[in-house]
Amino acid sequence: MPFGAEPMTLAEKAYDALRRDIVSGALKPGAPLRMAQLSDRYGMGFSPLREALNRLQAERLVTSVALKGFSVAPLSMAEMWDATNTRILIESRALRLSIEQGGDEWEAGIVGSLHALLLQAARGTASEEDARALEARHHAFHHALLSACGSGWLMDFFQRLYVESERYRHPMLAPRPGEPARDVQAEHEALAKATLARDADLACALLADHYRRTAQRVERMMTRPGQQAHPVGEPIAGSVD
Amino acid sequence: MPFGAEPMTLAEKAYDALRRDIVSGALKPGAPLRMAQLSDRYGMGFSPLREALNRLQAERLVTSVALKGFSVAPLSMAEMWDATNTRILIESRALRLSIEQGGDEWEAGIVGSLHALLLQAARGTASEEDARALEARHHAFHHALLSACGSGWLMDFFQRLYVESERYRHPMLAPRPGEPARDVQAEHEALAKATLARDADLACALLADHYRRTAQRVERMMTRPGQQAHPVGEPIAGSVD
DNA sequence: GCAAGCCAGATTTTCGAAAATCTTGGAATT
DNA sequence: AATTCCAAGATTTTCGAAAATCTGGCTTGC
Repeated sequence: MPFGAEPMTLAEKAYDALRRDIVSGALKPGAPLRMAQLSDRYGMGFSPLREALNRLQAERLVTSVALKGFSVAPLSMAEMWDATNTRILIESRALRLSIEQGGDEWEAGIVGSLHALLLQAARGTASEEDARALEARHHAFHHALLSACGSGWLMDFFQRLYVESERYRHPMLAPRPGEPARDVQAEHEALAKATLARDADLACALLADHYRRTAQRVERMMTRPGQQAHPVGEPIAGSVD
Repeated sequence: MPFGAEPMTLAEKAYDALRRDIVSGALKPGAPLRMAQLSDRYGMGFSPLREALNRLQAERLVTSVALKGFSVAPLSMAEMWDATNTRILIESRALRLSIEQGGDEWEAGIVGSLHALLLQAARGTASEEDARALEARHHAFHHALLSACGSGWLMDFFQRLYVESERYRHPMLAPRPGEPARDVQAEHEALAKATLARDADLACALLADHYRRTAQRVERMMTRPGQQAHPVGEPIAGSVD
């Protein structure tokens, strides 16, 4: 058996697939999730699907009403700002703790994941697979920043809010003509630099700005109708976050 | 049909029952949860049980390994301090927001739930039912304090951490001879007073102390062996939190 | 005309058994 | 003596159908 090839139950596959489809918007916010339809789409019976849906419900990605079934959790601007502010609270604390406690391994993780992120951003996101890779590396970078905080709860909340923010970011991957260009990767570099310099105040300020800016951009995009549902074509290079 | 009598699926009943038994310690930390055994204990088939377990896994009350089943999540001192510190972070923010934004209804909720809590505490917890009532009112009071924060995410995290803290508090309900007496309800009164006076700094300081003191007490109890698993008899009045 | 009751079809929820996988203990091999 | 292999039993996981409940539209009675 190849090295890290743990077995994967159908319920886990269902969880991953549903999560991906909800976050990516393939399953639209508010849409009802009918068992027959899901069973069809993912090629499995009800049991693993229901297990996955229950997990996702606990993570607030789906809602459910007894005997009426599940739906994709809706999105709203109020919810987005709530998630953004809570995220800043959680991650600022985690970042400070990491800066206090992080060692060589932590620093190496930041440098390495930033490098990988920049490489993928420069490569562009012509294919769907590239876009997924960019998203994965973006997540890995932000995770690396906080990874030395030593708190399982903070990391858990970080993960939860990161996924939530992905739901709002995704429809924004399409570029907007009127928008001022934004060099997101420069923000990542500045954030990494301040963090490695152990300047907690600056790093937290940059982090908060980073997220607020994204939120503002999402808000502008959502309130002006006509473009929020991006065409499923070629997203544009480096526009994640 | 009586007013608020929504239907309740077996899966929801399973969730409630499992959660109660895990939090109360009836199912011991680390214990494996075998399907046959659970099916027996709660009188239902596998499907609703597995749904409940998946939900609880997302809430970190149970752990699972693919094809090896579920277990009750273990407890540890490190985890308890992590939960305590994270709780202070979350609830301080929520309390500040509530103090900023709360209106008459919020204040009334605090006064009312505090009154109910004090009544039950004075009544004592001779029966199991009284103990449950005290716990419920204690939760209601802390919930009321934060309820005007306007953030679903903060409230969600509050709930999650509250449940976690219950797991540590429960074995502590038995009184200890050597421990200095602690008037918990006085702390609740002081906290309510500072909050209603809109003194955010004082309220947050009292809140943090309240939790740290509980954590220290738990730690003393756990590290000295021989008394941590309380006999399932008569817990003593007013010792919650 | 209109509300209440009710049937048929759709949908969720639950069960019981089958399929897949793990675990244990002993036998065979080095 | 230690290791590997295998089979039997235990356990988890999944399926397919049955049971329970919801929904929408139609009839009935006032």
